[in-house]
Amino acid sequence: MIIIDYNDKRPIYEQIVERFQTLIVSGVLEAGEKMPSVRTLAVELSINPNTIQRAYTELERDGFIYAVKGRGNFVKRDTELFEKQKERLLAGFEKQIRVCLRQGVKKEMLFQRLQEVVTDFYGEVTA
Amino acid sequence: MIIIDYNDKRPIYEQIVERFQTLIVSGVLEAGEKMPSVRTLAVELSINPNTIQRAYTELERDGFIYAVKGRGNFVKRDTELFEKQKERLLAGFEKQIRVCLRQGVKKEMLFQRLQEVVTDFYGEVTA
Amino acid sequence: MIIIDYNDKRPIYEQIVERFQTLIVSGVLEAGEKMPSVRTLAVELSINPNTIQRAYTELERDGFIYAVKGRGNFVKRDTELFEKQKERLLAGFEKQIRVCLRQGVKKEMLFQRLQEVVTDFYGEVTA
Amino acid sequence: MIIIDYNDKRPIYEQIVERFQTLIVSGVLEAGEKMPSVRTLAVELSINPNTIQRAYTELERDGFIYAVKGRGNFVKRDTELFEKQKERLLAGFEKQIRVCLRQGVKKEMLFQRLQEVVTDFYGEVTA
DNA sequence: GTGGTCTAGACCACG
DNA sequence: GTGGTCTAGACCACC
Repeated sequence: MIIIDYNDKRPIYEQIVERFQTLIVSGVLEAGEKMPSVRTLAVELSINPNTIQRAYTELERDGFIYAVKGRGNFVKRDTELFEKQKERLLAGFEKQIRVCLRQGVKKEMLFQRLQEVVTDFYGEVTA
Repeated sequence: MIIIDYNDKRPIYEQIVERFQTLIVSGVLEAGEKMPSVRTLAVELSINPNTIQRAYTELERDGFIYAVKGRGNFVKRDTELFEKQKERLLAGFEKQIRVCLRQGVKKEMLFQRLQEVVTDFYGEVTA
Repeated sequence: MIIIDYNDKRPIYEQIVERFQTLIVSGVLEAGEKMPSVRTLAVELSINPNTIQRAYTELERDGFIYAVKGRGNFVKRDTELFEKQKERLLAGFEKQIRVCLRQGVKKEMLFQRLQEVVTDFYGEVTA
Repeated sequence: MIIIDYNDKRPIYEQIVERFQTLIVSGVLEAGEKMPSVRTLAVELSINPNTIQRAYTELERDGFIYAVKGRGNFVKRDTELFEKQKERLLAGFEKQIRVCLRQGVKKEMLFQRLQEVVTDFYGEVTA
């Protein structure tokens, strides 16, 4: 369910956070569902429990999960939060657009690529 | 000409690299033009000369400038290179799109935001 | 009668202890009255009997209830104890005030908020 | 400048966070001022650098400081943030009031204690 | 020298 | 068994 890319420059815990966000927001993990335990997941991914712990702490701080001592971590489903999350992603998207424009990428090119990725994505999903 | 944002998470040398790339690709810095000397710029920005050096090394590695021993660094203008650079940026753009889509952002939203940023950008520039 | 808030950071047994203290001090549970049995309550709240046991042990230690072997736990009504309990709460109250003041909260603000909460509380109760 | 209370039930990193918040909000640490380095402070308090690191990470996340790689952590001064912080503290204050009221503490008592603590506090400060 | 990440291993509180 | 905290020691990127 979780894949770590060691070529990715980003820290491991951040990759885990993003992956779980995707799983939760997309509904693969449902509200109230139990997250894999810190230790279990650590063994499964063969990384240190502390790293998982850190990822979970971050997810909890951002309101995606909640922890119950002695029982585990559980998925929270907060649609309002999901909107905030999307807004955050769109901010990153807009930033990226500006970088492209500043460096002389034509706007037609941006629209074309966006169209391509979108159709490709829905192709994948529908398939 | 160069502004450093200390609140920006990215390393300083990277900010400098990106800024010069923009200046060169957009034509503000013309082919053959002399870059500010490492020391001068270091003093001007009151940062460590090593940091400037690193930025210049990176710019040279990527083909944006070339160094002449004892004389300084000069702007190269290599249109083929610029295309590669744009392709790199577009790859980042596409990646960002996919992240948004995976986390449930609607495609209409992406098109709308792109349109907004583009018009805003050309508004700024024309002004 | 007892509600557990899994979003609350505090341990479950502590929530139970506090809830029973409120019920006893406020007189909802009267002196001599039998407490729900450990097992019954555990089933009712669908939590581990150990957790209830721990709460009861704590309540007994603090003098709110007493256990009779083979018969169950019973409410004690010890007005002197209640005063001690209130003093404990007031200590927490004062500590919180000091934290606010240290971080620059104006004293007028504290009085205002206290007034608001008090009126709100009696409003609720009277209703 | 920082004191750790090992009798305090709260984790060390949290104590450090709160202490620095006080120092920053109260203006003892001024905007732009450099925070003690992670390692230095760790040695000074004879605790593990990781613990300091965690405290600093939290302070940065909450907007009280910002980190510049290779240079250190610096105080940010964001008055808007300070208001949020005060609001957080007042929420804790109100919660405490409700707990007291629920357990039968008289409202007059609360007003009296608040008055006492306030005068005591300003006495300390003015002295 | 600075901060940031990660591992390894330990201890505690909770259920 | 669960999460939460802490220590010790290491490595990396940055300045």
